[in-house]
Amino acid sequence: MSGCENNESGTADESDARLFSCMEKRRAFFILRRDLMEYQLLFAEVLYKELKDELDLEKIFKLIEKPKHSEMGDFAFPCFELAKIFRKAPNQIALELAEQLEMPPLFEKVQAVSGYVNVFLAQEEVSASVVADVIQSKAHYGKQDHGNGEVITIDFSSPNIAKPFSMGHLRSTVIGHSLARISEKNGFEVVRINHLGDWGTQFGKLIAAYKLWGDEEKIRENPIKELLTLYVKFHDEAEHDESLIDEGRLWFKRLEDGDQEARDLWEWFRDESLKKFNSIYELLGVSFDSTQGEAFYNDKMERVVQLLEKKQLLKESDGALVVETVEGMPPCLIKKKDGTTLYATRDLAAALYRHETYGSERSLYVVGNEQTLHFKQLFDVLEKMGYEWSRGLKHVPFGMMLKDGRKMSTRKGKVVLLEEVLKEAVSLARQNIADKNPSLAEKEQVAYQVGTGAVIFHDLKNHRLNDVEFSLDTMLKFEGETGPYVQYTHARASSILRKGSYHENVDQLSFSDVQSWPVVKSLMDFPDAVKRAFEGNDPSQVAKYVLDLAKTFNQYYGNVRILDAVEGRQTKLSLVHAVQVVLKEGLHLLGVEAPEEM
RNA sequence: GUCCCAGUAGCUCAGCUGGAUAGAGCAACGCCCUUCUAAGGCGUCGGUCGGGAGUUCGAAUCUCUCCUGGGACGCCA
Repeated sequence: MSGCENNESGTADESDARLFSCMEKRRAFFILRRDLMEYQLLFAEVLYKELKDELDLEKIFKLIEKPKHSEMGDFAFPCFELAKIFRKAPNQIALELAEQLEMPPLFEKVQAVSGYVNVFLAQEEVSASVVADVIQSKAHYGKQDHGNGEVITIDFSSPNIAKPFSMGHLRSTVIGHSLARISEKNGFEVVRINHLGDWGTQFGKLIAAYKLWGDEEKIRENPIKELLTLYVKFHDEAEHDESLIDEGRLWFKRLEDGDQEARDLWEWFRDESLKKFNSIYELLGVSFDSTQGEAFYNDKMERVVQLLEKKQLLKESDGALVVETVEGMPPCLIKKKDGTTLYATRDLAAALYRHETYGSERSLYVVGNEQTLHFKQLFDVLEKMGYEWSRGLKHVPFGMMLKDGRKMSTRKGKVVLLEEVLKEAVSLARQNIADKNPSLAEKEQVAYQVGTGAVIFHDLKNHRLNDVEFSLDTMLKFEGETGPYVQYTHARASSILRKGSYHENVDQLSFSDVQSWPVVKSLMDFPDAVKRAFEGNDPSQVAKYVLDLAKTFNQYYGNVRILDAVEGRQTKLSLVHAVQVVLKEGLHLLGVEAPEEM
């Protein structure tokens, strides 16, 4: 729309610069879409007129900040840096600037306060414009075009087959799913990849364990649970019988060589696991474009090994094949001494395959923090192989789910099952509905939406790198800064629109009340939250945003009788509608549903 | 031992590309449902921003150092 698309990838700084030049061009149209950044640019321009000898426009733009308190206005320009240049006191400079500035039409007040030039937007006009924009754009409000349709692959969830879907996997699943939606909102085309952990020595171990102690009947009845029992037993026994480990390696060797018995068992374990996983994905509303796991690359690894050889990167070390990485980092293991492959080998093959198949210049790997070294090595090897596109690969790490302050371990059987937690959450939501809204129509559906919403939101609201101590009580809180709180706010807004027999009409909006301004300001902030979330690969930006909007709206709701309004009822309902639209879209970006009643 | 991440209110966290009195939620206590869904709103209480030094007009934010917790460190993934 603005004719300033740009498909270069780059750092946040470059992207800031792009956004900036994009907005500069858009200025010619005056304002087509109104978000906070564009008003900030207008303010920067009038400052630039006065300061062009001292500072450039971009510098001014970056210096402008949001005042901490709303009484101080909508934007503030600090004059402390100018003090050196003008050799004057900051508040003197601020006073003079405030005097000289010629403010554009949508700004109505300038004030110099203790070294800052504070400006106030014309609330009535800006409010009408923003609300109209939201209502006309609907779910597209906040859409960014800087992705320009570029393909980005996102590797997430990636559970290990034959193991239960634990709370640990929830993190990757939920973060990845949200990042996928956020990326789309930023104009990218997303390929969602579930890189199943369906290959590796662990399956040799599992097959070995099955051959020793397995009971086919029992496994058919309760596959995942029985397989886990076998896996745990294997590790217990291996503590005092090291030959078991060799036995496991041997079975993996057979598996990788195509041994029929190993293959059949492996396939059986895999199928059973997938059935279970799919039911969980359905519950969470998560889907994938590809579920090709590690095994898929089994026949694509020899090529990688040959490429490495051709580029003379392979070295032998204690009988294994490795690639030396940058100094200070341990080498990357490509093949074990028994000739079988490793995690890194498969990831290399996968990276090549994805780039060739999807034409992606960017890829995200949503994988736990503890694998940081692995990804550093992986990316380094690809760079050494001479692939330019390796610069577009990015590990998106996240903190661990802890139990009693420690990492949960599958091997020791200390896991919390996601399924149990979701079941618990849904039943609590059901209970709440029975207590608070027994006449609700779609009770069961809403209980699912609220229960899963609570669990998902709880995971996303804090920065992904924080470790989270598992606590059912905290996760199932429905009050305060929670998913259900936001959903509740959305339901309230929806309810008002129903009762007020609202009809969409943005022609005659007239905002004369002071209470609506904070709500409008929050609405204007959404596009920037979308952008921040993408740049930092950080869904919590959206979660925090949505909480802020919900809170601001609830304050409005508490102070203003919307349905009783004699004057400006249509305007108030339009504001409610705009809030409803943005809350729903914000929740959508997090993978959380927004029921209209609850 | 080396490298990485973290340490902000009793608890969980925002704020971190330096800026105006450090903000929320939970917990505790007190108000507000004959009025649009009380899964809500309002108020009170609560902080040596891990310690120390440095850079700066200005530091929770940047640098150094120390302390504490966690993670990673070749044949697991």
